[in-house]
Amino acid sequence: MRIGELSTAAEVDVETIRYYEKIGLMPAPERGANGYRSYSSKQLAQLTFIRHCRALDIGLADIRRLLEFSNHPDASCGDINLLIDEQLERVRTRLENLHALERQLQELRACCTGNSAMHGCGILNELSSAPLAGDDTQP
Amino acid sequence: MRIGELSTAAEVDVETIRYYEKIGLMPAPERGANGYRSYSSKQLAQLTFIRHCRALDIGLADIRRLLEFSNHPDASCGDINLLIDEQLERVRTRLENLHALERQLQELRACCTGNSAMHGCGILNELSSAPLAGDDTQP
DNA sequence: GCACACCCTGGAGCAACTCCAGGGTCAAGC
DNA sequence: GCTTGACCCTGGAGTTGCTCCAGGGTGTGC
Repeated sequence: MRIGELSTAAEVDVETIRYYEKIGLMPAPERGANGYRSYSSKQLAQLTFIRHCRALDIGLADIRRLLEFSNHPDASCGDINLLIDEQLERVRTRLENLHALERQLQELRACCTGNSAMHGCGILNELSSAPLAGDDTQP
Repeated sequence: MRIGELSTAAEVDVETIRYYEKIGLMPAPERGANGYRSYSSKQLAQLTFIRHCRALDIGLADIRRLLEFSNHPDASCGDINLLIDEQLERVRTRLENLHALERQLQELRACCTGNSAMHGCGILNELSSAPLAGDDTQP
């Protein structure tokens, strides 16, 4: 399988596949006589695994760990649970921050009636002076 | 005011202030005889404005636009509303994606009972094979 | 006179790609 | 035989918004 076919099959961009190889997340594949990369179905499975992880916004470093885990099938899977739990925690923290952000933006949006000239714009005034209620987030 | 004082007053890191100057988001300040940057209270106000925008996760390019708007106080503020609305829309989209992500991670976490050896780990199996329900997000 | 906090510059590094220039390869169609 | 166009290759730069670092100068208190 050439890189374009792999790309289609795994739904991962060609450039991204080469990038994964460069950083060592995917092993370097065999090469044909013309220098083209040649992939096996095992590598397709691995790339699909990576895509599923990325869809869950798992970082490349953590994916690397997961791939190592799957090469030691006899170890306990407590570490995997931990990794997923940490990911879940990160996602929840971001959710909270984003909810706060949404509230603040709504509040800000309500400052402007929409037709005043800019020197009276409530939004600019608000951004210039006091922070909005609950402005203690790191989004 | 030297850069350290400005940093404390505006609650923005010294390195970040210099970065804002480098990319032209903050104007280059006056310099003392020793070459140290010297800031006015007007620049403190501007930096505070920028920090408030960043707390709302507004991008630097959009902040640049907002700063330009505030230099043309007689124009209509419809563009500002638009910018805030767009930001709100981005935040809401991200919220939706993150909610989907949370659901998927919870589902995934439930695949593992916590004590099986790794070759039977539901999480790895799940990540290897079919995508989880609703795996069509771009987080 | 010395320690230590503060300031300066220029450049590298982070995540996770994405894009580009400049070139090689291969199959189909004329 | 030749061209066209799709695909492949490499190495490097750009993206966003910082953050850190080396290697040096300045200022203040004891």
